[in-house]
Amino acid sequence: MATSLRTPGDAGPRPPALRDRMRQVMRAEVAEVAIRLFAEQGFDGTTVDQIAAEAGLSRASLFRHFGTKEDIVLGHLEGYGHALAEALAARPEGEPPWEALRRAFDVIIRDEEESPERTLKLLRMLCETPSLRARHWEKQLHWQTLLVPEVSRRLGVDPADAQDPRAHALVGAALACLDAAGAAWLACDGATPVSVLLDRAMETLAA
Amino acid sequence: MATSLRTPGDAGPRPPALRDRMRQVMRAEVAEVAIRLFAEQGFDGTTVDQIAAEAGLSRASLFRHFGTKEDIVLGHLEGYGHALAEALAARPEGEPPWEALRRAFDVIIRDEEESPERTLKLLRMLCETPSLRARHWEKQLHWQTLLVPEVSRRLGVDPADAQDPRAHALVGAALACLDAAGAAWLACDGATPVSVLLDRAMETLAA
DNA sequence: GCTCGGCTTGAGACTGAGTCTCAAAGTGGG
DNA sequence: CCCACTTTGAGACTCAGTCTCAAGCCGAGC
Repeated sequence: MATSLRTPGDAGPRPPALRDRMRQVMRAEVAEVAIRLFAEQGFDGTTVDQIAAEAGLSRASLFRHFGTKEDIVLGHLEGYGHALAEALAARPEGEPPWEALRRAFDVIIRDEEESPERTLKLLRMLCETPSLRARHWEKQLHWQTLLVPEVSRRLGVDPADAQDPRAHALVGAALACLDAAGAAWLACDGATPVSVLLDRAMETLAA
Repeated sequence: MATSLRTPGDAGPRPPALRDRMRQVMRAEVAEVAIRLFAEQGFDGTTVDQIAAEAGLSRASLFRHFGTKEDIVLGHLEGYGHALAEALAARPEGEPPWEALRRAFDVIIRDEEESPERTLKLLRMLCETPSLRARHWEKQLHWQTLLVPEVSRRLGVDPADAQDPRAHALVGAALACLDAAGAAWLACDGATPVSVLLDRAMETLAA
């Protein structure tokens, strides 16, 4: 048995992806229920218990899978952080950071444009619900921390020098442009592509 | 009596500034107590009841004066919105928006630098407390809505054209720079003046 | 000095989010 | 079939924030 021996805390290594797939499916299903309820009664007008009941799981389980009520809707944003960081790192070495950031954002834009209806609806809810806005911003702040190191590197800043505000400023400004583009996209009901609006926003700040 | 007659909802006109002054004083006093408790036990480790008890008022009254727990600490940021908008509007007509925004920020910097110790302590708490960060961001979003119209005007954008992302992008980016400068200022423990850090941050994005 | 009307306060009930504990399932491997 | 290990549901609990109501304060007019 020595070959299968493992430390006590070591979880079984073999429910590999199946569990995760299950998890993904159920998350998607719950999110769909929640979005429907939110659309019908508003975000604040819907209780977590209601979502749990409607989705057929217990309140406790719901909070186990989505840490907060907001994350039921915003959970899918979690992964964008690493996706962005990878996309940024993959840009050619000589490219100016601002341009590289613009191109990295294509990852998100492409993904969100796959179901514009859903994105538009979500964005609308986001605008009129303070707690959702706040949580959304929290996620973007996380993206920021993931993007800053690479931008620092490209700027030739000592990565340990937290006193240099430039990398933070660049990433924060770029994310502000992304938000502005999103707002404009919402304002025109998706008529103008986000990519165009984002170009327009980021050109205004061209370094 | 006709001369003193007024509509039913019209409050007596004559406790003019005294009430307000009282209010200001008590807000400051409560805030001081709260900040002390937060410093001792952390923001999340301190309950609103505790603050109320320590400050000598009821929980209900506390919520009457500060809408939320966060606002006990961040209440003073409320007024900056209008101050910023005024400062921006007062900048010379021909000045580029980015430069005008930079100069408008001097209002905040001057104000905050009057008690660097307090600001530094507050900023530190802000960094390590998600709910505070979120609320702070909410305030900045409000500033943004107050600044965008003037920037739109200076850009020659139709103010009703919500589809043009440029004004939003500029203001958002400027605020991002302000945040970056604040973070850097915190990182160097206030050694380098905020104004210098903000210059550095905003120059990086010079339009 | 008394009273009337409006405003502020405190007390306490109530809602809803989020955490924690515990016992009862389900599941996979030997 | 049994033995960990993990997931689940139930329910109690904390705390922020809202609401209601009764009591207190204060200035104005009599």
